[in-house]
Amino acid sequence: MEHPLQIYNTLSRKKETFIPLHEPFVGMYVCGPTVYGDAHLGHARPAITFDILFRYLKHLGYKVRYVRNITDVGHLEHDADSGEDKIAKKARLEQLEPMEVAQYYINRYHHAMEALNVLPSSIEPLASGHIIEQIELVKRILEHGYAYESQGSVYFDVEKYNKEHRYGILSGRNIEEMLNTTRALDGQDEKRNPIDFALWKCAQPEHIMRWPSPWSDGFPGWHCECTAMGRKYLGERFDIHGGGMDLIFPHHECEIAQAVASEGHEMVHYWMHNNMITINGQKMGKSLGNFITLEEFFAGSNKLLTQAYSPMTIRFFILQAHYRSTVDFSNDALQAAEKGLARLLDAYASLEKLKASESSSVDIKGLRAKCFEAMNDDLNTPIVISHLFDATRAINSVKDGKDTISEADLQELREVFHLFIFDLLGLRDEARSGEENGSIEAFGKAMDLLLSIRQQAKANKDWATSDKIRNELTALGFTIKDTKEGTEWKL
RNA sequence: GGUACCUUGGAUGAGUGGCUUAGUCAGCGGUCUGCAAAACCGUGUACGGCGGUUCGAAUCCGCCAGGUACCUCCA
Repeated sequence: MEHPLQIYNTLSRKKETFIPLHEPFVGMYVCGPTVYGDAHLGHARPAITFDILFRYLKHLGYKVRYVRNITDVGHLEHDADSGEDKIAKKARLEQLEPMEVAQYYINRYHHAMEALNVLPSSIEPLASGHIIEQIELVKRILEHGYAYESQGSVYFDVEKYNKEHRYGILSGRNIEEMLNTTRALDGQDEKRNPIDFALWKCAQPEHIMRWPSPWSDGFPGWHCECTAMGRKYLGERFDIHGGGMDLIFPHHECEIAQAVASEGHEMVHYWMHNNMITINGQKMGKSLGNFITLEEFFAGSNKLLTQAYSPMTIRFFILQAHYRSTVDFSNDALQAAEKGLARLLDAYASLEKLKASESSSVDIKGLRAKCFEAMNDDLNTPIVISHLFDATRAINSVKDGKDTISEADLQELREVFHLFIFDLLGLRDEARSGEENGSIEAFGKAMDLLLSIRQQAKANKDWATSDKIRNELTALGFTIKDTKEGTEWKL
């Protein structure tokens, strides 16, 4: 399976040729959402980024197992809080079962991901369903002497680990600096060192999400789940681990330490991180008041939005930037994406109607290769899209009768457009989908009837009637275009 | 304060030593059209500042300025 796919490895800070450990199998693990709130624009970025990778690896012929977890326990509000984790806290506020809260947001997350045409992962494990595996992980680390028990909790001994291995290898930090910059927090007295992190936390009496363990009734530390579940489903060594850049430290750094401390070696071959989405140059955060959920985007129901944006506009907008660049949200940028996407999809739709000629006056050779080249260059989707736009100009030119295209070239364009737009970039034509539906077919015929009446009026130079039909249809949300071959319409 | 990264034309966003004025959106001029819309053609010559390396730098190095993220719940 020869191909030159290059991916940027955060660990080495450069692009590397992707070579799977056990060809043709590929294992990839991506940190999924913490389900204590609605999915927002920030969740869309990693989901779409790694959806592209998942689709592309499968297209290259690999058998991919894609694991994306759901964090429903373990993320602490504070380093040493009262023993209450996020989900439990929310549950108390809303007087619900913690698992009910988690399930509610899991369902909503799935709904948003489906709208964005993000494929389901192969396995979607819940942290709460893998407490036993996490306890086993903690036991191994204790056995190897890289952790210690303190008042029912277990902490990772970072200083000891750092003597034999390098803690900070992923994030580029060193332990001395961290010692000076780590904040003094409550409950530090349980730890030998402020930079030690929790592997198991003893639950306070009021903490309702708790499990028995050899050390106490409690819950696992917030980095354990990914190490335990990654190992369980992908093995002791696997290919790709992904997530947002904000997870590099401490989350992924700690995962590496846990893996090495428990098994003696790193688990992950390629670390991949997507960049953040900013709003007016600022990161999106609940505390900053610039927080927009995906549902609000789809409905246009947020003060910062001047209109609703379809899921595919969001997806296209994200794909127009490289995944390792920050992307700045604005209404202008999203409107530009909306128009650009419509232009691309219109071009694809017109490929169906285009008539072939003896020969081509347009040059579409190399389009397929150029698109693959861009994908192979660390998933450079903006370049793929720019190549598709180049072809769009050629298509429109043929449509205008200014250029010609051969049957073979036409077929090639159809294939390449379909492959990249729908299969690999995962876009959907929302405006045109469902045309097979019976009622929509009848609706289309009614439109044709209306337009033929207008056509007759035009033939009689009855502009008043023809403009009236067009204006009223426009008011209803239709776009009417007169072309040489007749009138086109679109909702 | 420490660490990592970024700074490209009106907006967005690729490019990483010369051979792209990438692409999209917006603007302007034109073609087409009964008028529109769409489309097509043409068009603005950008690379934070200063210095260095080089025959040559937006692209490499240094300094400065500005910004972002992480170090604390967050993709």
